[in-house]
Amino acid sequence: MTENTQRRGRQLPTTEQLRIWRDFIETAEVLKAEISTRLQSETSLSPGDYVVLLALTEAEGGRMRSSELAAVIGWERSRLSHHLGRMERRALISRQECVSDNRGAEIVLAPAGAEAFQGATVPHLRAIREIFVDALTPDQLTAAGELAASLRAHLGSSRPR
Amino acid sequence: MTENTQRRGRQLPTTEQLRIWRDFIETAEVLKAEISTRLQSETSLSPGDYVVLLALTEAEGGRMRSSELAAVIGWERSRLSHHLGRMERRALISRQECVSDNRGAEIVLAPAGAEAFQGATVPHLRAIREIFVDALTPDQLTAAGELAASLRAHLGSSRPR
DNA sequence: GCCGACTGATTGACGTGTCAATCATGCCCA
DNA sequence: TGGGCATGATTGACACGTCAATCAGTCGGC
Repeated sequence: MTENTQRRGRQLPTTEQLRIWRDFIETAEVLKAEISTRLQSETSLSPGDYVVLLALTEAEGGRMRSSELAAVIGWERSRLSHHLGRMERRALISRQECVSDNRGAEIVLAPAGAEAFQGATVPHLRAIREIFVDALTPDQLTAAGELAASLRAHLGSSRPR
Repeated sequence: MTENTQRRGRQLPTTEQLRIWRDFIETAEVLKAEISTRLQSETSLSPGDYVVLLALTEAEGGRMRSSELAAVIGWERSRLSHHLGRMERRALISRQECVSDNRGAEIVLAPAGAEAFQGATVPHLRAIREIFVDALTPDQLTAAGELAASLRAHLGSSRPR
């Protein structure tokens, strides 16, 4: 265990590194769950709903092609399709046929969706501040951003998409 | 909660803080998904399976009361129950009635489960090193641990369990 | 014009997670 | 001692995610 030098294929994580990994990933999960619970109870929107509604709100005319929406928010198309199905049932959005391409669907922000989004944005931002921003010093916040960037960069380089 | 906190509490996060939050939480999700995919493809175990099998492996006699198992790994009981149902179908574990308390169930590590766990531990650790430890400098790794601790502490104080 | 490949989007099957309800057993005490 | 509450565990309903299959419409080349 003390032979910490790099040998051929390199070594497995130490106990301490493993502990940090677990703390890190579990904390992120807890945060996500907490945001999700708060959002849900205060506004009846899930984080997924929020992301979709945000993109639609910022889109020209409150409407967007399904595949474009998927690209903007970085979701797989089938995931989006399932989610839109659930949102459509709740009348948050509606689907319309696309004139320029009969295969395509246009996703339209519905009145109920616009209203729910309006009501959700302040609670959402407040929750982020309370459970994330307020918990960290400015230095830690910066470090968090750099951490995320490093992890993404490394992931991208080792597993090219 | 001090009065100072309460006053500052009226402010919403800045754009930059929001960006960091999103980067942070999305990166954690991507990492989790990546670990999950690798583990699944190399060993046919999910992270959840791994956690359960780890706890059972370390338990006296490879068996544990269901509620104790839930406490050890920090899961809700219903979540565990659902998961054990799926694992039992795959013969990774089995359930036995508990002699000392007829309400209780004892979860027993099955041979297939022990074997799968053995085969999974090195790939699992390697994946953690590759996508997490190797991506960060020693300082960043330390910072990650402190970040997680701060976030947990803050969450615990504002939302006491 | 027509076939075959490509593309946009949906679907079904299934694993995973939460919440609330249920069920049986254990335990306390009036 | 028996009624009632606490406890251990499971279940059902539903939201969310991934993967593979499907389906319909577009487009290029012959």
